[in-house]
Amino acid sequence: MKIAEVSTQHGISTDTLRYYERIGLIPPVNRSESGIRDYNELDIRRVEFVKCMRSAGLPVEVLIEYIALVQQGDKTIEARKDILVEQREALIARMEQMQKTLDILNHKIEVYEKAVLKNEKEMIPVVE
Amino acid sequence: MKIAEVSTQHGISTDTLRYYERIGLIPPVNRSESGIRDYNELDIRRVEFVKCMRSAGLPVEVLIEYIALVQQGDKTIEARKDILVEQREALIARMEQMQKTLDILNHKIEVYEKAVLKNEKEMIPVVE
DNA sequence: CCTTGACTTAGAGTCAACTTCAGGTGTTAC
DNA sequence: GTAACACCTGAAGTTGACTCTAAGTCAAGG
Repeated sequence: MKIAEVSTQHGISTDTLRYYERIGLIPPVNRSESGIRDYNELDIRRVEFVKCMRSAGLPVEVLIEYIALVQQGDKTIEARKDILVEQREALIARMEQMQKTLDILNHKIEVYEKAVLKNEKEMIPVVE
Repeated sequence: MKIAEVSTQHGISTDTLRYYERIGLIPPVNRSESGIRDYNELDIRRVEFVKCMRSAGLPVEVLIEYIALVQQGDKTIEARKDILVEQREALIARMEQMQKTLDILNHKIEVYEKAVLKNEKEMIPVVE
């Protein structure tokens, strides 16, 4: 599959795909004789994986390290697992913080809704 | 309360506190005769609010707009509510994406755990 | 009186993660 | 066969959100 197709199908710009390869976020993709990238199944799964991880905020640096370990074969399985466990913890922490923020937003929105109702009749000064 | 105290108590650098004020993320803080910032209760609640919202990824720009509306009084309550509702939607979307990523991480970690067990005896090539 | 240290400002610098550019080669449509 | 377009590379530019610097004011301690 050509880079342009991968780009449109997965919503990642060709620039970003090349960038990812350059920095080692995905291993080198096979090329045609004339040097044009040809993504295979595995390449695409890797792109998807990176996209997913990045969208959740895992740092590029960590993913590069992880991918490098993958390239080194089964002897790195424990190290890889450690990275994923660490990132999972960080992810859970971020989600918990976001949940707190969500609670506060919900509360504020509720207060505003009451304020609007009141204001319609009474114009009472309220919240922030 | 002095800026240094606010900084240590809330884990935000004095630079960042001044920066927030400069860009309008918190309204101007009262000053002593000699021009030194003196944070009152309300200022601190605002700092906490901004910290919380920022930690969940709400953009500075949006928060500036929100704070500006707060300064304009009760006539902006509906507009403020709209902003919060919009940001709530965005936050929920981010959290859902993160949950997906978490599921994948959990799955991968599980597979790795099995792989480690197997490898101890059989050295079977496995996952990625 | 002088130094230490907290504070002030405007503005420059940094960082992660892209994104765009300049300059060039290869491929396809008519 | 030539125009238009997709691709290549390395490097410079951009963005959001800080973070630091330079140059200066001011109050307190020795």
